[in-house]
Amino acid sequence: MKHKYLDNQAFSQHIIRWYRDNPRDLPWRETQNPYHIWLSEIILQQTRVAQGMPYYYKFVEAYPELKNLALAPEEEVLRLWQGLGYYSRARNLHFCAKQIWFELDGKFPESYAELLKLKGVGSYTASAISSFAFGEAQAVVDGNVFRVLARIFGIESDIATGKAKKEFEALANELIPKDNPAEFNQAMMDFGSRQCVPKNPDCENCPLKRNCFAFNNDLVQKLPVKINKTKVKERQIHYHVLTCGNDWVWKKRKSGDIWEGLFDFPSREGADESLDDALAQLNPEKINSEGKEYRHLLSHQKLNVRFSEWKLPTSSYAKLQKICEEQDFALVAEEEIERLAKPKLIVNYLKDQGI
DNA sequence: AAGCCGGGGAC
DNA sequence: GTCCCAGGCTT
Repeated sequence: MKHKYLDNQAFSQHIIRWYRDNPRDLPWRETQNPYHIWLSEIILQQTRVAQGMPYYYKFVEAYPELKNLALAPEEEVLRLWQGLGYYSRARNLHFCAKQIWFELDGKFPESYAELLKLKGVGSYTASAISSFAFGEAQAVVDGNVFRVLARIFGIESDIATGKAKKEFEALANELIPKDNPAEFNQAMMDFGSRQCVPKNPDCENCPLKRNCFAFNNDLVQKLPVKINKTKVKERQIHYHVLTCGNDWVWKKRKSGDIWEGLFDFPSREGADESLDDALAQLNPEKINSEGKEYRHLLSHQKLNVRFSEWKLPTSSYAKLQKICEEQDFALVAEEEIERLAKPKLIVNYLKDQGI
C-alpha cells in the first residue's frame, strides 16, 4: 500500500525515533526468556498494563520457570489469576505449560507458526513472542496498532471485521523493518498507548502530525472505524449461602457460562425451585430472608445478585453431605476458602462478611 | 461473521 | 452512562 505522505521506511524511522525518547518502562522488556514473555502477553490480552502488572510479578515469583507452572495444580493457577478476568487465559496457560513440559520436552516453540498452535495464542501473541524472544519479523496488530495505522494512513475499514484485520496485518508487515522487528513492535504499541490515544490525543505535539492522514483531514475522532454492538444482558442470580458449623457449601462453575472453573455458591436463576426443595430438608435457619442485594457490572452483563444466608444445624450435617454429593457441591472449611478461585463478585461479598 | 468471555480506568 | 484495554475461541 502506498501512502501520499509517508513511505514505509520513513514511517518506521519516525516511530522508532519517537519510541527511543518515550519508552514505557516495562519489566517484561528486560528479558528474552520466551516463557516470561509469553506469560506477560497472555496476561495483557484485553488488559491494561497497569492492571496486569501485579499479576505478572505474582506469576513470575510463584512460577519462575515453565516447569514450575507445568507442575502446579490448576486450582492454584486459577487462584493466582483471581480478579483479572477472562479466566480461560489461565486455564489455557496451564494447559500449554503442561503440554510444553511433558510433550515438547520442555522446549518452548520458537517460530510464529509453532507458537500459533498453542491454545490461547493467536496472531497477535504469536507475533509478539516470536519478535521479542526470537527476533522474527512478524508485526503485532493489537488495539494500539489498529488505531495508529488507521489514523496515519487514513484507513476507514471497520476494524471489527476479519477482512480489516488481514488488511492491517498486511500493512504492518510491510512497514516492519526486518532488521529491527522487536523495537518496531514495541514502538507501535507505546506510540498508540501514550501519544495516539483513543480520545483527545495531543496531536499538536505529535511528531507525525504532518504525515498523519487523520490529522490533516480532521478525522482523528472518526478513526479507527469500529462498529460496536456490545449487547449488555441483564441477569438475576439468587445465591444460597449455606454454612454448617465451620463448613461452607460451594459450587464449582461448569463450562458454557461465565467464570468456568471458579467457585461460587449454589444458585438459581429464574423459577427453578429444585434447590429450595433440597434445602427445606435440612431444617435451615434463615439468617436473612430477603437476602443482600449486589449489583455487579461486567462488560457484557449486568448482574443483579441476591445472597440469602442460611445456617444449618450440625445435626443435619450427614444429610448435607449426601446432598452435596448428589448436587456436586463442595464442603469447604472456612479457613480453606481463601484457596478457592472466586469471581470478583464473590470476593467482594466475602469481604463485606469479614472473611 | 457474530457471540462470548471479566474487570477496571478514562471520560 | 460509553468506550477501550499489548485478543482469542466457539458457534
